[in-house]
Amino acid sequence: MDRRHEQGQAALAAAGHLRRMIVEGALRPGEPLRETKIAEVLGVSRNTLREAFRSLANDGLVVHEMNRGTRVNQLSAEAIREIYELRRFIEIPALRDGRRTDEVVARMRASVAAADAARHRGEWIEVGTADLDFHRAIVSLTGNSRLIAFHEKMAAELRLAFGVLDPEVLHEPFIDRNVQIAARFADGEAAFAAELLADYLSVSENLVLSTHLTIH
Amino acid sequence: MDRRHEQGQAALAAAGHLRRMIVEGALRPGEPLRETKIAEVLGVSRNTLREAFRSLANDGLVVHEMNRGTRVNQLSAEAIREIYELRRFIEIPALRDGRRTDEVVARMRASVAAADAARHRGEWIEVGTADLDFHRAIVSLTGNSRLIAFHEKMAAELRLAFGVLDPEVLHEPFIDRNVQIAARFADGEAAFAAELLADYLSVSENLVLSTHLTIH
DNA sequence: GCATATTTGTCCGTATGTATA
DNA sequence: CTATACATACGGACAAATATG
Repeated sequence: MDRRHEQGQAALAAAGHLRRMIVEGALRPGEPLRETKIAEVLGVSRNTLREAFRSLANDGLVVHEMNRGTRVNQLSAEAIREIYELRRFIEIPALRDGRRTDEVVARMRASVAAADAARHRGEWIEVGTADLDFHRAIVSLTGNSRLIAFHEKMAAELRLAFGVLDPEVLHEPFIDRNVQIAARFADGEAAFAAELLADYLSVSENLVLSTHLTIH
Repeated sequence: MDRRHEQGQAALAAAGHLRRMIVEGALRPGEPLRETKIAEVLGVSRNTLREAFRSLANDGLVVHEMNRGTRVNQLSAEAIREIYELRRFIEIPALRDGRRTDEVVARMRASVAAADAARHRGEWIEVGTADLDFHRAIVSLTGNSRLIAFHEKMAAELRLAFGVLDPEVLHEPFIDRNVQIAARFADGEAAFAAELLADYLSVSENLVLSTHLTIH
């Protein structure tokens, strides 16, 4: 049996594989991605791999330079500041002014529960995933699919910075903050929840930036 | 003569060519883009054309469905509402709170002058381009490159809806509005300029939506 | 500054899966 | 159901740009 097409989309599978390797830190920021080598490892042709690269470049996980190839994106301190500025700009009004629904409240609770469970297992990558899902739930309050996609792309980009930092130090302090935010929002105290969220983002930005600066 | 490599970047050139045809209405929303045929017309291989399609899909100008190919994107009324909601969310605070610089003021004046000149020549596509450039200048006040790129992508997407409408009716009324907004902002009356901008966006949205609905 | 090796950019031919008349 | 058109994917080839010694 020919399994090449059983997933239906070789480029998508390759992109997913690379995405996971980047998020987990197996491929480090700045590392060049050689087409021939990676195509061989993933078992796809160079043409297919180049399509996967396009998809990842679209998400900001890799950057492509003409005639110089593709490499894992490396966030500058300025880029990190930009992303947090936009997270504030998007998430705080979304939480403060968004229409509360049972569906979103349930999704928030599920995310914080998943983060807490992953903490006890010591799986910090999973904690990070659950954390981002919590904040995606906040943005989903806007109901604007383009804004949701934009925020999701930035969140994925931010994980590039997380990848080189100590995941426990980075994520552990924020689980309880998310619990508080979710509880306040569920109780109808959206304005107070938004203030807690503003605190979260400030502290998180300073932590990521300070650690980022000491490394580079 | 072999013209295949003389431009250095066939995929980029092909994407630019298709982008222009879509914006000018030569390719209409919903129209399927056959790989073999278009590759032949543009004089590039199918591999190269597929890379160009990825780039256009990234910008929201075309949509790709698995095993069903690529077609020119067709904006729904809901999509148009989403885009205007985000234009308000982004442009109004940018104009109201942005730091005024001579550079941006000059860029605004250049844009409205270009729009006015194109009006007298009857070149409405050019008017549309100048109009969008004016609003890009507003967003550039934020200094956030990611926000600027996001806004630009939405503006390009919006031109899909413009393409099937009467360009004179669509653009003519807004040239003078931009003149007023630019003048107020240059005079330091940012808050008033922002109110005029809010008016602009409301009227524009209603015009595009009403014409869109009567057509579809 | 030059010659060489590596890598990317692009094209072609072909086989196979998928959708549709 | 079959036939046809089309998209998906592979592998090989060569040109052009870049990196290396």
